[in-house]
Amino acid sequence: MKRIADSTVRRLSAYLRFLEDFEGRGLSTISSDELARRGGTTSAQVRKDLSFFGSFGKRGLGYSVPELAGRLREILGLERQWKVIIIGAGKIGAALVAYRGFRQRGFHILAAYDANPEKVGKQLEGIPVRDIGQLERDVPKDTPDIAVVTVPAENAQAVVERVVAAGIKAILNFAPVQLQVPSDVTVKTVNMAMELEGLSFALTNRD
Amino acid sequence: MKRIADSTVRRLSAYLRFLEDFEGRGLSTISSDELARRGGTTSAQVRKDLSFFGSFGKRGLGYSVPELAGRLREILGLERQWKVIIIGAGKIGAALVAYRGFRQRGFHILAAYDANPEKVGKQLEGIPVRDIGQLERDVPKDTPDIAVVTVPAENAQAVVERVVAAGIKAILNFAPVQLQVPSDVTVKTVNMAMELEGLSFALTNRD
DNA sequence: ACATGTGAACTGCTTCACAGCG
DNA sequence: CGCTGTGAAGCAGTTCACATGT
Repeated sequence: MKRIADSTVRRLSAYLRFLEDFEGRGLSTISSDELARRGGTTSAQVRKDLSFFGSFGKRGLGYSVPELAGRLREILGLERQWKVIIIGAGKIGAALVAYRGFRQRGFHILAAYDANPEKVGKQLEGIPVRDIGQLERDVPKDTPDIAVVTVPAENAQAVVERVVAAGIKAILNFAPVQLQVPSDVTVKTVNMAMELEGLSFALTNRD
Repeated sequence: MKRIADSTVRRLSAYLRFLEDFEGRGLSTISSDELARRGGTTSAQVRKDLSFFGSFGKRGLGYSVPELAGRLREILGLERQWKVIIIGAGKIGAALVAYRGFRQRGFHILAAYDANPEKVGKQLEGIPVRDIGQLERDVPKDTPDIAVVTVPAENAQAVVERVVAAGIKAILNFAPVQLQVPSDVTVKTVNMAMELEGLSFALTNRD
């Protein structure tokens, strides 16, 4: 398949959210123009994004809301359940475990891992907190698909190397560092410090 | 000033982090090539990024680590303190208040706001939690520069409208929605659901 | 008549390659 | 000689505009 730009995938995500909203309100069709307005983009962009995957609309009419939503779920791989583990049971890890958005979209959290013996053996919103030492033993058994890394910056690279060695191919990283991984592993980084500095730059350099 | 791409600003942020690391280890000069390797980019990219703001290097030698770090702090607007308020004292808000990265970089959290009377009047890591009703009264007095929005998706747009009406020009949004704001307001959105769906897409469509 | 699907034009970011200078 | 700084070339993503199908 042709390589799809990151920005395209992000927009597909957004379109799906809007469609689910429309679906909830019982609307049955939608035009590229309405989707565009809602997503802060253009109708041509919406049509181009969708055209990479097929022709889902009816000319002169628009798109069937439930059909397009289904196709997007399929494209994004959201028809199946993904198994997730969280590495680091600190404040951010705890907030993520409680976050409803995960489960809603088919991301099932199996367990959290931490090095702190105070936390190990306890639960976080019904999710067990296990010793990080168990990681290598558990991964082949549980076969998680995605690891969410919420450990301090200085431990992040080491933890990621263990996660990768255990065979996990997708990582969501909350540590403010540039992670080195093999090319068959996908990393997405959420870096709050960087976003804040972007705001600082915008405030400083606005005319 | 010439318009600077978002991707450029993000890289400047990253360079600064690396420089601070080098500074801590007592190194005094660095080449664009080393910065590039560390940041997963190319030396030409590093030089081009910096060239938008001036000529900070010495030909044949490289860049002075402390000098370049200083220039980057200046460019990014990190020489001054920014005042931050957090809207929403839920799990994510609480995690952010505890996050050391904020204070380290000169972002000073003034207060958190919430609608829940159970939380109002309490403290979060020494930060007062105030009633959201006070927002309009407090902003002119405290003059916060940045609002961090961690309220549920369904309340986010309404809250942001109040924040904008109160005169705040920079917003860091954690709600998984597309916010509508006037063009003189900068919004950065951190959308975990979208990043996860990006991973789902990558896992589904890898060859 | 209306809205999609898409090649072509365009815009802007990245990479190249080399002149310039310490 | 080495590394920066920068026009020029290359490339990728966005926008345009219209043929196409209902």
